[in-house]
Amino acid sequence: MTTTMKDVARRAGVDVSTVSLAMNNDPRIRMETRARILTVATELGYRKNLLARGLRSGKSFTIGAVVGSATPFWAEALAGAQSVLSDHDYHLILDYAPDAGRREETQIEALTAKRVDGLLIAPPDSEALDSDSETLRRYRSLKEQKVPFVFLDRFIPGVDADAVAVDDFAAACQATEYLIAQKHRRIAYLYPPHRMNTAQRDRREGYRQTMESHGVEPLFWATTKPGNDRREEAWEETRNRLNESESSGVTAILAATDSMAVGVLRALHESSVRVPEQMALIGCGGAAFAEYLQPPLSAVALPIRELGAQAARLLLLRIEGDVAPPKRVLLPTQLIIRGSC
Amino acid sequence: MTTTMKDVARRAGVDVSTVSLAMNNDPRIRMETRARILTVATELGYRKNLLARGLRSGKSFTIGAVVGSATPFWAEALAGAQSVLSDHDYHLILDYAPDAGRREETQIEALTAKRVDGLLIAPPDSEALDSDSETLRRYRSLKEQKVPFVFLDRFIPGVDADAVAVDDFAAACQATEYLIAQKHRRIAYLYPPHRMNTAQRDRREGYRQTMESHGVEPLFWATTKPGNDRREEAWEETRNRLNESESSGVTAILAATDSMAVGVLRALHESSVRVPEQMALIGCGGAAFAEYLQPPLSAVALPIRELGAQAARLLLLRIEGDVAPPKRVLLPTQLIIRGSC
DNA sequence: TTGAAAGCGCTACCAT
DNA sequence: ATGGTAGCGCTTTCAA
Repeated sequence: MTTTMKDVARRAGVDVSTVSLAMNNDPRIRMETRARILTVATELGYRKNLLARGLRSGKSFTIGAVVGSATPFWAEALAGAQSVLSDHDYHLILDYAPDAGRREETQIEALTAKRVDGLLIAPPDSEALDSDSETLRRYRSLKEQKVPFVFLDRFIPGVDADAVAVDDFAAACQATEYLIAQKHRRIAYLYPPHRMNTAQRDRREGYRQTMESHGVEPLFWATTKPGNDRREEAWEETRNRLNESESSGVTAILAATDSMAVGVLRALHESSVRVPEQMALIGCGGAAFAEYLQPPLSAVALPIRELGAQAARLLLLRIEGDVAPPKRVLLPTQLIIRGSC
Repeated sequence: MTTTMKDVARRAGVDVSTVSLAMNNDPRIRMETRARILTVATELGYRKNLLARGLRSGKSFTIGAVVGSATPFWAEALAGAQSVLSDHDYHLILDYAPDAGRREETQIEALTAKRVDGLLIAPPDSEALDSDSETLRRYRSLKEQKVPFVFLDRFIPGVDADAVAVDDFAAACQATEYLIAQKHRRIAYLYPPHRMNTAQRDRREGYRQTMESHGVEPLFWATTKPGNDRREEAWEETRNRLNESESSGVTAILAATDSMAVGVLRALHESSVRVPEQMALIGCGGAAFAEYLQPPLSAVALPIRELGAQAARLLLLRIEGDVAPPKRVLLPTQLIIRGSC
């Protein structure tokens, strides 16, 4: 058996309620008494039971996080969230949600069963979230059950909830503006058309609007074949495009993600297209390795860590009872010019 | 108020104990009765309370994970663990443990207070873990409290516990053997000497022994200045080494990590040293982007996902009561030759 | 096959 | 300033 408050109480010659108060630093307990209780507790190796506390107080000090996969992106975002949460004595329960292999008792339900105090959710990438979809219904049900949650980096149009996202629209604008200012006209936008989320859509839209506002025609390079990863898709697509006559005259490529830019770089290198002389390139993301590519990759850096941190802060506010209407926070991005353009 | 078993019981005209049994698919309950209970439960929107169950049954179905930081490495390892755990209805509580900012009530203690059923632990990098260190004491205390735990990728020499690690020794051997077979003789090993863990030590040792067994003298390139990250350290160090007369004649570099290889590549490029013609290069890790570097980076691939998965399996066994003496599992690595050597 | 009752370890209310 | 006590929602004997 593990030691309980009862054991401590008996040994210290006080009541369990006194032990409880002492443990929580309640000012009503005399310093002297508390000291004695604390001593006894250490002697007995007492460890408080947060399950019991949670059951009794209706608060678990645990947050559930549901993200798609274990990418560096999410790792960093969750690290940002965790650093904020741990400052407030909350823990993070992780739940990767690969689209395939969905179980009967779904992940969110399992998390709420553990009585998490709130959820951080990155909705799955999907264009086809019809209004009666399973996913949608689940988010709505969360709202009804009054479980606080915040969308991470993307959101579901039909669900009115807090969301923290990188300003993807502005990110694409910044990059496009820069390329145009550099006198580029034929600027291609390389992106993955399948399973697009709001983030990807915003980027594409930022590119499109910026191009059009300058009277330049957008040039969309949507990847055609899904590959093993974004790098591979971008690599293949770029190779194909370089051989098309339609692509002649393209002097700059804006890639929807850092990973894609890496694939582009490889294709360009293999075709002996010099960067930046013959082709300028900008990525999106701000991955640390970008600086170390050949040439160093220019990119729009996204404040990923801050994304998680802000979402956590917003969630904590909700948990503390904030009832303001749902917020949608957009985090500013930063264009970092390196050797690739 | 949330709906409880009591509510369901009343509405279904049965006792709570019956509801409990029905919910857990106990064969003693008649199919018909269970069906009715389940219907009522859905009607009422009943959600089981895992805190209560945990308190009562002494099992939380939650595993704590303590790792150093949010690197892609750990993200992938934890994804591997999570996929195994979720198959067994366990959840993972995440806890990054940056060496700095250690709190009074330390992370492991907080996790055990939540009554996790076990722990996955990546001990901090440190050569100076004297036998009476705080960390060491904590692991010993875990053993005493009979909290099952498994070390991830590294371990503490003084603590006899389960550990799953990549075979770092063999990894370095493979790479070194290959370079020697390619007729390289002056092969430098670039590594970070500070805060070394068992993984890093094993790699260095694998390199050393392989070199010596072939009668070739090891050439250690320990980084001198700590930089912002491994890439930067490696970059700087390589630059300096290339200018030293002592380094003349070096024809191959084995980098302790993929990140370091990236830094090396940059330094070589800037010094116009051609890879692999003038300098061969191999990294350690198997990061996905390695293939996309210029030239594509040869590397020893480490089964990181499997690392997490195996650790999770081992931990589950312990939780189920396995009392065999502590195991130390080593996962095989694979040398992948690409353009850099 | 189902019901009754005890209790997991804690908090919070009401006494004293 | 401290003690007594009633649950939080569930599982788990033991009875019926």
